[in-house]
Amino acid sequence: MAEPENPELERYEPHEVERRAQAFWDERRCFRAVRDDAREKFYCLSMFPYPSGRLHMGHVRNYTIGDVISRYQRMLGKNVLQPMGWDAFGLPAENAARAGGIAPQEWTAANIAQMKSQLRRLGYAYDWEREFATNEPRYYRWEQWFFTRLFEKGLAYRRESWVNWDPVDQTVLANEQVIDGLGWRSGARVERKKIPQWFLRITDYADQLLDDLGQLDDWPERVRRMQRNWIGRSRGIEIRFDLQNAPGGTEALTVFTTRPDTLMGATCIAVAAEHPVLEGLLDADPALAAFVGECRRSPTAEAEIMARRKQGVDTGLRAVHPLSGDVLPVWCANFVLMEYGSGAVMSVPAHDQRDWEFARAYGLPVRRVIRPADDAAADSAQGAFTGKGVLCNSGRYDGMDFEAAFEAILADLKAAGHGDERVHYRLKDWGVSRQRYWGAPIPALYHGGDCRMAGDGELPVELPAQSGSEVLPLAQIPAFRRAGLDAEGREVVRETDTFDTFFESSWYYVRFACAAGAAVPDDEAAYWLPVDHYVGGIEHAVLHLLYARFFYKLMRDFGLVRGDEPFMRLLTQGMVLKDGAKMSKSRGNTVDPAGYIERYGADTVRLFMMFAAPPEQALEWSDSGVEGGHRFLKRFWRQVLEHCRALSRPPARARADEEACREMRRRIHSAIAKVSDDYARRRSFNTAIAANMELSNALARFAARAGDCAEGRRILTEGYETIVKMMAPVTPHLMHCLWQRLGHETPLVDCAWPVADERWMSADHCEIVIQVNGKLRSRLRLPAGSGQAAVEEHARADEKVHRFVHGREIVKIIHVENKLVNFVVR
RNA sequence: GGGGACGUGGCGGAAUUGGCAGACGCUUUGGACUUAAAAUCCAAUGGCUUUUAUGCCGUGCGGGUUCGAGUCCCGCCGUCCCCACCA
Repeated sequence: MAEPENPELERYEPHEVERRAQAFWDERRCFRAVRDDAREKFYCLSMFPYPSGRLHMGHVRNYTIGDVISRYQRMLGKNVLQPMGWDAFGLPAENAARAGGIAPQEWTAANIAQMKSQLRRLGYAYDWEREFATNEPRYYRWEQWFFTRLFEKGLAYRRESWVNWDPVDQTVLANEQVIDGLGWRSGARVERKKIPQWFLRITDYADQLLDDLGQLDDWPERVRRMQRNWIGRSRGIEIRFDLQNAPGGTEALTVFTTRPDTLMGATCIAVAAEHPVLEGLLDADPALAAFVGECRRSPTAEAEIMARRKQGVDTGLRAVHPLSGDVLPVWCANFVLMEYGSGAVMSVPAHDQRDWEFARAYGLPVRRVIRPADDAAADSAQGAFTGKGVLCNSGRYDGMDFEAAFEAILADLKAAGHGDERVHYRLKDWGVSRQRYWGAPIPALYHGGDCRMAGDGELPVELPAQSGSEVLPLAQIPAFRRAGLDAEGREVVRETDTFDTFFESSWYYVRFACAAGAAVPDDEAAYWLPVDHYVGGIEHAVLHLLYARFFYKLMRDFGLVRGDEPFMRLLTQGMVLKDGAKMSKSRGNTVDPAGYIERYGADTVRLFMMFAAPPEQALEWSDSGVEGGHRFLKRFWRQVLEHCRALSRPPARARADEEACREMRRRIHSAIAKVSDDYARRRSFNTAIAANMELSNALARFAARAGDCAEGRRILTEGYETIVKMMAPVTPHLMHCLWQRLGHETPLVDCAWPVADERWMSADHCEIVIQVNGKLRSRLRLPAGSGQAAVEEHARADEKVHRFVHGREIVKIIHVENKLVNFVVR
């Protein structure tokens, strides 16, 4: 075909480019991960989404970061696994069902289809053959099986527990779902209720979860600290106070304290409203009963609690101080938590601010037993002195510091049989029961009063289908609940609670790593695990990441996986903001990715996401920033195509500008070194992209000035190919296409990452900064490696330097090779 | 109340081990091309100053260490995040 007379360069059409690249990858199943023991593996995982309906910008950012890392690691020659699936159980499906008359199954399936097509449009290098949704019985079957094994070992158990109960919705509410004492959906007054619930014994693993944080060097310090605080390990003493006038069988109250040094200042014992010692007293004491009732109605763990006044009622009980023999009153107080320690505390008003406020409100005595070590005045009338100091008014313990008093009092309590050392955790056992339909059924059955786990042959216990807006909890579906009669003629009923959805997300990364159809974690999982790089939101810093670590240790102890930790490296990406605030429906400041993908293509959206901010920082959405990214891609497309076309003409110059060529080569190889470091070590994708932009600008200038000779063209080809490879993880479609235009048969995804050649990186001349008293006065261009003497000589000869140095005494000269020289003058 | 992070032009951000502050991009202004516009390309873009200069000032504020500080130390101010009656 004849060349057009005035051949216009082909335009950059992102949709066409992206369609072709994706078809190419799909046809060759490029991203299917196949176990290969001969190759180093790399398992890169992004937190799988809840299928809410549409992809939002937070997803796009999360998954682009994961994809960039995956594609980069693949170019390093690793065998990469990057899977994707759906965290499909959860409340929104039930809400949507009630509101829209569509069954949770159908709603979820439709959302998955929609979001999957959006993910595919973005060109992520996922192994879709490993996809699953957690609501599929083939998925939750294994977690039900594992739960039965945990039960056998006593790691899963059932007990009565206090919950926030919504009497209208007939369900348990999480603390966050209680707003001003009312249910977030029903608006009904929330009650404290004690009901049987299933728990996992995560507290057995508290020490390991804490200690193994030390293995996680590649986790953000912030996340490790949050987990440490959440586990909240504290060492103290459990002290037994005998009761003088004990009702029923209760003879003593146990309190936990981390400050036994203040024991001689205890003037009262305070117990929580839920404390069992009160049970025998309520009938006879209407005032106490009323107070306890009031406390139980007001839910805990709201910020308002702090502002609440310290209140209490004297129970009439009297306790004996184990060391002094003093008789102390026992009060029921609204600030004592049943969930922590033993639900009872010793009250030391002089040295605990809460106790101080409480004592002040009720005129209880304040007894000072600690004075500040530096003898600063501490006024008990103004507030408690809560620091550590020296004991006083404490008999034989007077003069001791915290450490000495701790040990002495511990020894005395032990000798008297009234106390022992004890470690307490803020972390509580994980309650996994939810009175919800849309979750994985807990595989327990009850024969009369006896509980047993479903046998392996009875698994999975499948969630029964429900149609339309009729979404009942399992307890209200007799066909599910009633499981017939057993051999002894007892009625068998199923457990009707479902698992907390954190249960599914605690092990999904193991399922992704298993061979298709594997019953339990297998050899293939052993090959891929642990996850090498995990990417997700900071909002999961505690719960999900703690539960997943716990689950992995459980699986390890059952011989199902190897190693202590599931995620070797963690990256927590920042939020996507619009107008300085987090994008949210309620604020009405959301930006739908679909429109931008439609307008500019997936590569532009990916590029902007990675360029606008470092991955861990918040990212401010900016339409003109997106435009800027798109401009760069258009310019680069044209640059490469123009270069390709130029190659078909004879070079305009016969001789190369050697210095310009050498400098261009140096820039190319320095850029390779920088970008490689940015991807691998620093995870600083924004600066990696900036370096590529800089290089492309330099290549454009070089092409115009010195590039049109044989050597220059070789350098330009090398430069463009380098950028194509280094930008491939970020904008894979465009780079795939340009790589073909540059005449390559091997697809770009199978290319090796470029390697910086040291020989080209060293410049033969350096610009040396000349300072006088630390101020920049001049610059000199000198051969690299010039010694101090030579640099000094040239610097002194410099007219501007001379002006500032002349007539002054040079006290000192600082020389940093190839960088600067500083004359210190007086 | 406790713990943590951050604070750099008009904006997003860069400066990696204490060594040229403001890379890269956006914005804005001027110019080229065009009948015109868009697109594209070129140039300028921290502040001050009738010394327009490789001049002075400048990384939230005040001190300090150093030949040299955005970077390290001390004390404030501000913003954001996490936990929150945890005994």
